[in-house]
Amino acid sequence: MSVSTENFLKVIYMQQKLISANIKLGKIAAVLNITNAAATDMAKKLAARKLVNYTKYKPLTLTQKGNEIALNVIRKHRLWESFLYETLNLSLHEIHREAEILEHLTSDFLADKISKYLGNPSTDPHGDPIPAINGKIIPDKTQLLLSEASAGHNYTVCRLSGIEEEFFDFCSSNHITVGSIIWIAKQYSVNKMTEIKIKTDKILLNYEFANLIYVKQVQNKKI
Amino acid sequence: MSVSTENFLKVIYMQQKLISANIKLGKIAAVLNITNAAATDMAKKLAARKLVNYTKYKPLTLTQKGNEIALNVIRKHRLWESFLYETLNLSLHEIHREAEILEHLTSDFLADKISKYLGNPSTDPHGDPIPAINGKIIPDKTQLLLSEASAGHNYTVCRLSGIEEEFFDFCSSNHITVGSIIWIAKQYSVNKMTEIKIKTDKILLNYEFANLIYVKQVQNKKI
DNA sequence: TAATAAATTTAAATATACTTAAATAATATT
DNA sequence: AATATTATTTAAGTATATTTAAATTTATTA
Repeated sequence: MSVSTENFLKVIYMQQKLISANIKLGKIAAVLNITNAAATDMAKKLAARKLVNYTKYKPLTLTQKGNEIALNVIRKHRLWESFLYETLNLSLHEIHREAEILEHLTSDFLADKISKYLGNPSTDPHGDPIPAINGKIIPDKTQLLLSEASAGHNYTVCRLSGIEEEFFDFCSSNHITVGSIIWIAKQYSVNKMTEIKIKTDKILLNYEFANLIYVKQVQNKKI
Repeated sequence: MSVSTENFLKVIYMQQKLISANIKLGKIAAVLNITNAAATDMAKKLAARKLVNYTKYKPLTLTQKGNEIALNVIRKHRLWESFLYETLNLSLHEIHREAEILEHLTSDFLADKISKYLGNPSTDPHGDPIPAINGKIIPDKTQLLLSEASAGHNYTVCRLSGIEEEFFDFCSSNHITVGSIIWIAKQYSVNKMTEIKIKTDKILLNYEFANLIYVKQVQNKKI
């Protein structure tokens, strides 16, 4: 399985989870920074290998096999992130950058060793779930998107699912980290913004950012 | 720098060190498991990039730049080996297999982090020296090849420089490990064999094997 | 040294992963 | 609905890293 193939499948998987909608070739091409023509080419080849379902001009979906490969790569990515963070003390955006490369050249054998070394963690340092060897992801049903949280309550941040440095910079400079507690001041229904209070700061988040942050309600505890 | 390029340069470097003689394309092709035609092709391309010195039908040598790249890859290889051995407890031949892949996809940044984490080690678990960031290898002048050791003396094994699993299997099943002490019984000048005694075992090593094992004389100590 | 064997190089082809430019289809706008 | 815009696909071409088969050079040996 080449690096290009793995990345192609991974993008489809991630976009599917993120926007849970039709994945068009243009989007994939944009994320991978290749031309639409190259993406079309790849889609055809992967369809021939039964890794994606593809019909001309229609959105792409992963086959069972394609899904498994994507999850296997994501597992390795998140295990590396955990390892680099825990053991080598790299920062949150450094681990992403390095894992993005290492994920493709890691044997299942080594991934297992890393997993065992870390005590088979279920989430990585961003709070993203780590798929098991069999590809299973155990979803935490109690988590919800910040954009869907109710105003007037306290929540714990449990997942920062962005990948861009800009996102992590924003989060860390505003004390939004996995584990920090935030108060939802208001949900603006028209422009879809979320106003939160963290420590003494009032922050207004746009819909895109609020959709990258997962939270969990704090049970009636004063902070 | 592609994986193919890095491996090509690495083979030249390693063979040069190993047999300190003319490196012919056929040898490189055999080690890399590619055809002679592919090796010729690569030699031309790398010569154009000033990484190797190449004249038709003549042996290959590395340029200064080619040497640097080879040493950088070898540094990453040996740092990974050390890390995987120390931290994840992989075996001596497992670390080689995994490092062989990881070496090509490791940023200088990550290599440095690994080096610092390990306390900037000067040798890997096989006893092979780890080049510094600037490419410098500090040679241990007191080490010599087992094939050059003098009969009637005790030596400490300080380096097992083979790469094949068979070699490591042979060593470990005969208690030849880095740090173990051996007695040189006899050097056979005609067939170039070395007879050693380790613990209670007498072992006759052929020239090839004895040339992969580095030792250091033990100062007048009874064992 | 001439013949033979072995190694190396060249030439022609292939697969992968792209690119640019043009054609075509789908979507949005007036 | 016709037109304009946008997205997608096709076609042709490129770079890298290979292959096989044939040609050539170098090395060996009788």
